[in-house]
Amino acid sequence: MIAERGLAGLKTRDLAREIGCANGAVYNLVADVDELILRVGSRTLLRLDEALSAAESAGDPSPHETLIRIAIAYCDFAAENLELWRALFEHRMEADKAVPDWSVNDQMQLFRHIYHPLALLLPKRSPEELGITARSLFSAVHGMVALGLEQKLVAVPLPALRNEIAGLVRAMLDGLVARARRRARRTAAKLSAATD
Amino acid sequence: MIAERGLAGLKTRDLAREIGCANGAVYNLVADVDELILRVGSRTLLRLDEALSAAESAGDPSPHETLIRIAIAYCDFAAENLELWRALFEHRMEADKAVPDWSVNDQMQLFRHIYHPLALLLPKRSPEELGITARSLFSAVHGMVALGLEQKLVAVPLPALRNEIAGLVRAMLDGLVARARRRARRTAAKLSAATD
DNA sequence: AGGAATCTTGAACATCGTTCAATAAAAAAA
DNA sequence: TTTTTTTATTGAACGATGTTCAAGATTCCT
Repeated sequence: MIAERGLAGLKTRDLAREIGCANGAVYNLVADVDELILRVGSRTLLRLDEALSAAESAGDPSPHETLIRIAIAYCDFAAENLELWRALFEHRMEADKAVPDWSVNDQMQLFRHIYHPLALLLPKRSPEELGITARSLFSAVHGMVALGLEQKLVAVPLPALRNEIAGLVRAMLDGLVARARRRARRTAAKLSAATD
Repeated sequence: MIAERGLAGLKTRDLAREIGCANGAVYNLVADVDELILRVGSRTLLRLDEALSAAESAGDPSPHETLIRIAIAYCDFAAENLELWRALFEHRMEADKAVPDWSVNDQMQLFRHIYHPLALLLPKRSPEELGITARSLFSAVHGMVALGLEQKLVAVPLPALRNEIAGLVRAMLDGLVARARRRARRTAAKLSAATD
């Protein structure tokens, strides 16, 4: 139902009718609609994980190209599973209720797809720095996809969006390695000056 | 009320009590809650525009530094006006109802802050390309801010987030100009080869 | 078969946004 | 000033929706 009508189109009574039970019986399977949504989100994240894994291993194994493939795969998955993907981010818990651990873990797993190639690309960075950069990179691509698929504003054709993402990810990676190289050169120069 | 309790905490009855009228009277001022939210969004966008304008003109006028300042200003505005800023993006109209023109225009205005410095940085690009790249750049920064301020996952301290944004924006811009330079050199080489 | 545990049901509750006939207030006309 | 017309305000009521719960049906174990 989320896939067809979006998060706002998910009604417990419709759901009960569709699965053939009384509306109250839904609460035997699930404590909340919150839990229901998180469980659907868990499935979505699993499929997303598979899509990203496939993109990670297929094609040119250079970290550059791998990361670009992953970004494009993320975009494609979002486009093909629009409502389910939106449900991952649109849903907000009530202020006092906490997101359960299993759901948080699901979300964390995503970054590892970015972490590995990024570690190859920036070998001097510490795991903590890499983790933060991976998150930033993911967030940036996510933002492009999110606003790009928002048909309301300006309808961007999907191929154009893919190009834009590839271009900007390439630019980000280029910039990151260039900066890393400059930093390495600078410390090397300092070292040689110190040994003079 | 949105600023204090978020979009979900906006109830027409509470609102009516706060402004001192019957709950039905709200609909003399506004057709919908949708319209109410969009009108609040309009004010938020105006203040955001002012904040970005201030960042644009203050400090080092180089396009690089200007764009970084704008990105940081966007991050700061979001952090200081968290709920109002979220309301800009969390709100979704019902499927059939269209966003009114005045609201769409409000949103469009934002990109011009990025467009101008970007045009200085990439003088060879056409206005259309620049428009698309400006939108992508905005989306990327927006994504970083959006996921960075999502306290639920990993609490990133604000200064760290600002650093991350500055770093990645710098990397993106570095990458973009490097790519532009390479392209220029390539066509120049082709030209000289052709004239040989 | 009989009893205990569990599941299912659908009515009921609370909370929303929204509407609307009745009423009050204000403005215009006499 | 008085009457009429227009406008604004009220608060009860409607329809959706998530959630609960006592009563009844079903299943399971001994």
